[in-house]
Amino acid sequence: MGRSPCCEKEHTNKGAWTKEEDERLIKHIKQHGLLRCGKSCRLRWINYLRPDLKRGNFTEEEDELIINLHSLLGNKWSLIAARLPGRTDNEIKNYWNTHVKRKLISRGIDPQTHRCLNPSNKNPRNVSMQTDEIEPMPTMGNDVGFKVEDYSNCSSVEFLHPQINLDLSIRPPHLY
DNA sequence: AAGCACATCAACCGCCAGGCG
DNA sequence: TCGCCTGGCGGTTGATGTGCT
Repeated sequence: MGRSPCCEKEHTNKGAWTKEEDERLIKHIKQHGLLRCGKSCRLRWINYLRPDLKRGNFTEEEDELIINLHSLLGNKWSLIAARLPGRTDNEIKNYWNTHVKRKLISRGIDPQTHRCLNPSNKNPRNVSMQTDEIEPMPTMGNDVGFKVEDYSNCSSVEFLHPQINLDLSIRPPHLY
């Protein structure tokens, strides 16, 4: 798993901490006190305190986007979150587990494979195929350079949002 | 009103990989 | 080159909220 840089944002410093920055941090902790490890602070900031977070209910568009991205990427929540501005991987993961899974099952789609659950209930819209023709979902070795239609005649991707942008190349969120 | 079951979601855990001395 | 440290990630847990009986 590659580690993306944490300090690419404008107005943030990279590299070694300066003496002044150290002093400011020490002063802040002394002044306000915080019995939390850095990891916990980071999580709290990313998932809850960040000013650019959307909060609130997911829209129908976000819903479908999550489903489509999950069908392509699997449980790569951070990659999915990168395509949804203002949403965190944790938020999406929770939303998936509590809402989307059930939604897909009610549509007759397996939430893990995005294939039809019931062999006799072919594609809910119009695809017909034998179940023994269904190949397992390939593992995502990379994030670019594959075509959705290669995978299945019965996945949720193409019949839900055929117009969706499937360009999964990596770039900073603000460039999307 | 009380007790229970289920749903939701923030936070924790453990693993992996990159950075750095 | 090596080993430690820490950020990033996905999976899981547990506290809290909500609805039902």
